[in-house]
Amino acid sequence: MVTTQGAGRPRSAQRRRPGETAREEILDAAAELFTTHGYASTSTRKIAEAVGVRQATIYHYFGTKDDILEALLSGTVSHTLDAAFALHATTGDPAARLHSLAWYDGIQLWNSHWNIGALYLLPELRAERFAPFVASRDELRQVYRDRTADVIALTDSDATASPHAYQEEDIPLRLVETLVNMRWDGRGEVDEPFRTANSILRAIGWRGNWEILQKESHRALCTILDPAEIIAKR
Amino acid sequence: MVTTQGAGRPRSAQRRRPGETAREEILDAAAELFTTHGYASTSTRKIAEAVGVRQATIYHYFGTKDDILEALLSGTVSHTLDAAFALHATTGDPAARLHSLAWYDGIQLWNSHWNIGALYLLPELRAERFAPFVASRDELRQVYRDRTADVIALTDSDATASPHAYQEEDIPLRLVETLVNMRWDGRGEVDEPFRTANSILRAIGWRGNWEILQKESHRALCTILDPAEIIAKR
DNA sequence: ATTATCTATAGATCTATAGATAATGC
DNA sequence: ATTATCTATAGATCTATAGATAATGC
Repeated sequence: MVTTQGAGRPRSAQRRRPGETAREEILDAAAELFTTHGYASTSTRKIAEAVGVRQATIYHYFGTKDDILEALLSGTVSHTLDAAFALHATTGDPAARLHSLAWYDGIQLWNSHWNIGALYLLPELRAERFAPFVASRDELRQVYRDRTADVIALTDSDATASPHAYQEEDIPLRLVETLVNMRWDGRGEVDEPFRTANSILRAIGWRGNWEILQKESHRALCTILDPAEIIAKR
Repeated sequence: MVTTQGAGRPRSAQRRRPGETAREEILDAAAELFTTHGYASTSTRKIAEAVGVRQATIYHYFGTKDDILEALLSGTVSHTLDAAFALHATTGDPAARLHSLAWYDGIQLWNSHWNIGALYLLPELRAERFAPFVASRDELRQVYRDRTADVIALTDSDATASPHAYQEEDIPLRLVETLVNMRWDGRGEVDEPFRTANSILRAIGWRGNWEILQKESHRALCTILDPAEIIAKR
């Protein structure tokens, strides 16, 4: 009666959410509520209110509440994994490869509409049904380790070598992950993903020409991302 | 009837939790359930079952469920803050000061009975009542920044200086925080806090004698910690 | 008398299902 | 006929309170 678009009974309230379809509206509302009030504390009723439909309508699109969480998480990481392999092909310099991977990954975490990354530590993810998601995070971790090892192999041969090289391979992803924490408490700049990518290279002991590195990384990033999304290129 | 100790009606079930007092038993059970099943998903009934008392008994010790969470969190950070200042006095070398701070902090996160640090991103902490806790985390962050700046001031004067020094001040605490993530998915070694402290010094560009640094940091740590707690020193 | 526990329950949720209704599209 | 929504509700929680009970300790 109020809003009419396509088949089906009209909604009793106005559309108020971004999203082409009702499903997308629900996902956006759920993402906001899950990240700001918590997963378990968010009832299907509250999600429905945020969308502007009745509570039962949610179940037309998702079988259970867990299905909503799963839809939110899946895609996130698998998307990043695809990008990781795409980026790998666009530059030959190992340092630029790692830089662009961290930059891209960081942009996803930093600029997504809601801070989805804060859901990665949810105890609910221990359930069997989220195993595929956890597995793809493990896969991404291995990609980071491989890319980092490539850089260290070229760097650590000089005099500054310390006995810790093998454990440094975890540092890059660990630093990227902390973007979630920074965003949680409102710290950081608009170009924080770029800064973090730089910090990562520096942290693993890379020493080289920053200008060349950043130019090459930026070029790689542009091939898979709309340049407008690369908020601050600096 | 089953268990008798001190005044009050006896419990209907055996004691089954670590903790001298009923209050401590409740806190331990709550910590386990909050970290493994989530805060909102854990009912007061489940906490009571884990302790071996009836649900209403919980309310003899805590006014609300939030009070339990608050008791769990407060102390955590304020404790670390006290230690930070104590450590500061025990060594004069800035690098060793930062190293021992990160090491100590890491040990708390890594070896606490339950992974309490995973509760730091809980949306519930946005509520007014947890503001003091969030504030002391901000304070700790500033301590890290100060200690890091001291080290960088001595290090970055050499030829390897990059234009990013000012933003490197956040790196140490960011890396310490990721111990929570590593513990969440079961990665890392028993001496992970020590390794992380080393990685931190390396990440901010410190170059010096590792043996002297670690010896001095260890000495400082022993003054405020039972040496047995420093699980793996090397 | 004081304490720590217990039993019982009110009132407010919450998830998921059943089935009605009001549109469109064939 | 199909679709997207609606209304209504069963059944299972969950938090917090009231008040009884079984110990100890003065």
